[in-house]
Amino acid sequence: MGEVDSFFKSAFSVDNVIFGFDGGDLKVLLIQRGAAPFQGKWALPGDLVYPNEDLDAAAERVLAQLTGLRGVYLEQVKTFGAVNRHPLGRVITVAYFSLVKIADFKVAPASFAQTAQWFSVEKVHDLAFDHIEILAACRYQLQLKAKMEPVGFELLPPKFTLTKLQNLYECLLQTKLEKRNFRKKILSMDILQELEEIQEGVAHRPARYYGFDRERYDQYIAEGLSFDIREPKRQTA
Amino acid sequence: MGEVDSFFKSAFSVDNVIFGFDGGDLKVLLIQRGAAPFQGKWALPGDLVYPNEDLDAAAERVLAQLTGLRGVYLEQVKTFGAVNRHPLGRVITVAYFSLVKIADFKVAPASFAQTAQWFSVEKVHDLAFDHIEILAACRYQLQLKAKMEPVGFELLPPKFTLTKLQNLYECLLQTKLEKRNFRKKILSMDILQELEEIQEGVAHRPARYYGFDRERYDQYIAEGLSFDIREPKRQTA
DNA sequence: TTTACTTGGTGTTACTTTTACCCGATGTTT
DNA sequence: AAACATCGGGTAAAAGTAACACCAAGTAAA
Repeated sequence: MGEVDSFFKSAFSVDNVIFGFDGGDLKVLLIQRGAAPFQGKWALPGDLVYPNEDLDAAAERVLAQLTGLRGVYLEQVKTFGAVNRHPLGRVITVAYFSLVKIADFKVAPASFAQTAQWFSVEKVHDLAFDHIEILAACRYQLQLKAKMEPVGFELLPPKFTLTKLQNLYECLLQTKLEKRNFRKKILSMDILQELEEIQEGVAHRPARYYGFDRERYDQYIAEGLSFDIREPKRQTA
Repeated sequence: MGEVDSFFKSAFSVDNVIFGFDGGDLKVLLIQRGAAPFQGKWALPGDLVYPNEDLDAAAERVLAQLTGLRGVYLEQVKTFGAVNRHPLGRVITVAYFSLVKIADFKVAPASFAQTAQWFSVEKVHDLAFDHIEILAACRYQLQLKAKMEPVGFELLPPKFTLTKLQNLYECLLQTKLEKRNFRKKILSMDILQELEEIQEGVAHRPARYYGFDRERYDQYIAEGLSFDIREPKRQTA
């Protein structure tokens, strides 16, 4: 057995990059580590995978423990397995990202994380372990995905204005988009539902609210068309 | 220790989907298992990751053991970790795919695999473990990647005709492409080198050979342009 | 040597999509 | 009522994509 045993002296974990959008910036939810190693440092929420737990289930559990949310968008991204990435032993970690609506929950004050807090993704530069690398991979994957599938709506409240939607995509794609062209494109897909409600209490002409209509989207796809928002080839100078 | 120990009763492996192209079909290199479980069944080449071995290194090792090749295109795709995916214990596996030129090697006759053989990807329906699922994920990822980056050339010999290149992309994208438009598009990128050599011994007008020119490609990218071969929206009826 | 056969290789046109661009409308605040 | 701020829409020019047909160059067979 001895030989084989050494293969079983390793553990795996999941780390979950939880993205949110506050209307201006793309945010990521980080926790402050309460124990060694990297005590006091900010890190991605994550945990070891239980022996009888599927990977996806572990990622969902981490998310639920921190936010109380279930059934939100979750996607596996990449596995990080450098020999020395964890100081205490061989731990490979499977990175996931999830997309949540920031308003849907308050960060659990008394969970396994002493402190949890939203950070603007661009302002995060230093994290425990190799988490900065994990964050970058998930950020990139999100960007890819956002161009091809309507995952953006997972980050928005059920009712949003077209300007907010555009702001979101500008964050996700890291580029400016031209207002009229963006509206034309998104409306031409006919996957949004125009709501009766309009903005209130703003010091200017109030905007109409829209909602994402999953049924219409499915129909759009069934017609062989595809969701496709991309950065313009030539930017406006 | 007992509690923590149970987290270390697991192992990880890599599985490598090795793709090749024979001019007509997209192929995958499979091995026939010599030991239980799934003895005699065809499977993806893979192995447990050594305790002090990085994940990528393990994938490279598996490839080298089977083919003798080093330094070929290799990409991590996804990790499979269902609790019962391996009958002998908890083993999660990290799936990779690699792209090789079939002519570059003979399948090693005396490696850890008793038998190894190329199969047309479409004809593979039944594999050991969850390998069919892994194959599908890698196939899909390859298709995605082939549209956005010039990975196709990894599957072709250094000299190829435009028709062969088109055949390859038709396989990868699983669609027919229009000859003149395909040539126009690929040539307009100016990333191919037109060689002096032309076909010999064919019973028709001989075609010119081309080679992929990495330098020109880098320059193309540096200009802010991007490789982009995609399936047409409306197929020719 | 002529003819048939097979694949190689190219240019133009119609159409669709994308880009770039501006101003009146509608509300609030002072 | 005037100033302000965002909403929301159409059009023209440019680029890109799709569709299409024929001659060229070689071999093989009659």
